[in-house]
Amino acid sequence: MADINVSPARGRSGTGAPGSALGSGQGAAQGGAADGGARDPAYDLIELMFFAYRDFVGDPDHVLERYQFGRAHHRVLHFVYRHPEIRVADLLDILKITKQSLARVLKELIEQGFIQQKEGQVDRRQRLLAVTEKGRALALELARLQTERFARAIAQSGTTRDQAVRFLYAMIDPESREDVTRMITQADRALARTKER
Amino acid sequence: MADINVSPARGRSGTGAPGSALGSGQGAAQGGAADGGARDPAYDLIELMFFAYRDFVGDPDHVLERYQFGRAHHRVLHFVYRHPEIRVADLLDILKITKQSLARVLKELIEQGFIQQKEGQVDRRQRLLAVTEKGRALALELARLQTERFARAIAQSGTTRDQAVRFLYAMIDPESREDVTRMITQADRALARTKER
DNA sequence: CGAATATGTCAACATGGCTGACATAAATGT
DNA sequence: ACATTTATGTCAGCCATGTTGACATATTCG
Repeated sequence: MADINVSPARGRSGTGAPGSALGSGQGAAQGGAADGGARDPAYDLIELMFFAYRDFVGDPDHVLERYQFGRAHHRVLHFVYRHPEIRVADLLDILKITKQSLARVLKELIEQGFIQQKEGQVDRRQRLLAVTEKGRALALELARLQTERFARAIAQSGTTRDQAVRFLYAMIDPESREDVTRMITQADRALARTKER
Repeated sequence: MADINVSPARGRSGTGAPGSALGSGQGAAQGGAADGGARDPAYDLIELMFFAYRDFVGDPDHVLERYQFGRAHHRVLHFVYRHPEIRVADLLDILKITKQSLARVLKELIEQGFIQQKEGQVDRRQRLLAVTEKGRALALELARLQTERFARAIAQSGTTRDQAVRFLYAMIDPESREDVTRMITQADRALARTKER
């Protein structure tokens, strides 16, 4: 990022004391909830979120380059891994994209042997999606990278895992929270079932 | 998102007790740092981050539609607002995009009167960028939306603002942290200077 | 004065969204 | 049994936003 400053007064501070220069306030009216809804913009949080997310998806991005895959492929692979035998319609519902968009990346993931399709047993119109062993390996590799990042962040920031979960959960639109929770716990169960076989 | 389940056993739980069903573990080896680097993937955190960010940028997205602007415009507007009189080269450095990409959105922001350019005083090759009053208003509106989300999330999750800052900070690549910190504090100062005039 | 720098611009291309239209097979309802 | 609905796929084209490469202009600097 170099330095945005025009002036030469660039001070190398410490090598990264966690949260070092980011003190908890850029002025006055902040913590109190008694202001009339006109609180100061939280630029630090906004920008930290921006950069945190950039790096969070950056790890996988680098790995995916090896296969000429992009983020779209990552999302598909991830959710198919998490929901073995998922129907196309349900995957679309999670990703909130059109089937035409999905088709493009899905095609490549299937051609390169990361995902496979099988006909539904009960409803033969359905094409149930699941990862192959190769797909599982890649999905796991990517998840591990992101997990490591979370582990480091939690340890270094002195928060608990639980707090991180609750904070991120509370960042989600209230209307979606239930759906997200249900989706996560359900996937956990489905995945556990897959393992124990 | 409807429901991914094929089976009909969909249980409406509570209306959203914060973190309700998201207990702190999907099995065994988790909290301890004593495992050999092969900890279980933190799918809950990964997916929560995904949805949290989606909604975090969703708020601005909706507002920006009014002007036929996208996220690219938002980023440019935001960072120009935060760094009055920024040079084009420095803006490119923050955004990490090419000047051709920047040119497109910048052109529209200037045409519609959200950003203005002026020739550098010391170096007349430079075109210093700054928001207009109209641009300031929009940037503030968007920042407020995101600030509200953070405020709610912090309050509802029972974390402190400081913990949120430290957590997000620790999610950033160590090599970038210093740069980000410097950028944020510097922008805070520059913005404060603008105000006090 | 010549080289380096700051910026802009033209052209072409990639990725990953989108809409609309239409095809096919299987399930479902009357 | 047949008509309708559902699940999925596919063709064609558009849009937003990123990329590379090449080149033009003005200004500063050694």
